[in-house]
Amino acid sequence: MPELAEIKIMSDHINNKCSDKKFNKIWKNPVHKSKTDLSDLEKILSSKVYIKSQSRGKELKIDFINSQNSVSLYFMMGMSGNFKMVKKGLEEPKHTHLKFSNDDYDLCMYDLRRFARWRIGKDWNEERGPCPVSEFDSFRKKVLDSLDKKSFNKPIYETLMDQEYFNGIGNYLRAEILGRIDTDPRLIASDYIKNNPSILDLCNIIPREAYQLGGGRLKDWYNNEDLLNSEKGFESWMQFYSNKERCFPIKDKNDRTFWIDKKWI
DNA sequence: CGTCCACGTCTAC
DNA sequence: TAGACCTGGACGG
Repeated sequence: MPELAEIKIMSDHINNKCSDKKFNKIWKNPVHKSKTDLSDLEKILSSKVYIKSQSRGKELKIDFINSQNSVSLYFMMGMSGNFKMVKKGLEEPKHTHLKFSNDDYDLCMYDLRRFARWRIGKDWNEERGPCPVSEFDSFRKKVLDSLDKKSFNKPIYETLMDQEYFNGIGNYLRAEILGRIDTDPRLIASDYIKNNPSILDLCNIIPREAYQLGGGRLKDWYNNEDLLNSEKGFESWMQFYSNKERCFPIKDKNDRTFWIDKKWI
């Protein structure tokens, strides 16, 4: 999916486009099988509401706020989910599944593969750990306090995908983080982290770099903020993921491809 | 045509 | 720990 950097860019996009607008309508595409009850949202949208967004790892939140109260929607964006603000009359994205609207604009949530999910709630998903970018200190503490847990008794390239500890790290970020450390990523995670404590800093630095470059432009996702020169920047920045010259594709326990540096094979 | 692959979770044997 | 959930692009015969 969009990983930490891309989720943060989506959240920026929502804030940048919506800060001066109010919304009063929601539409859900009936082709989507989501069972989420949106009646609380429909209720607050009977008045005009402000929209504010925030991200935490791979979770994205939108607050709908009027003078009395607020309702929060929490999203997981799946493999291909994204947001785009569209002026009425212009073409909306293909595979739009949710729209928040007023007379002039539609904020569209579109998602080719329909893996994105949403829920109404009061807080971030407690199964997911602190954000390595926006909550670095508590992210770091939680990992260091958990090195004797089961998840850290397997190869680090597996552990890095565990969202209870590495919220926001996904398949390209793990390759870019581990590729930049000169240790075999098949080493058991607790040992790996003890030998290479800088990996925790890289869990902050690497997503931030990706964010500053405008995020990954792999298959199904691209940023809607039209960031300058971002395409070339990201492509030369990404050195390991999907790089057949330098890396060899192996499958992890979840059958996802991990791109391991050939020097370890 | 067919098979494989994709930035991710979920849930059911 | 396999599938399930989805669409569509790449590539092979």
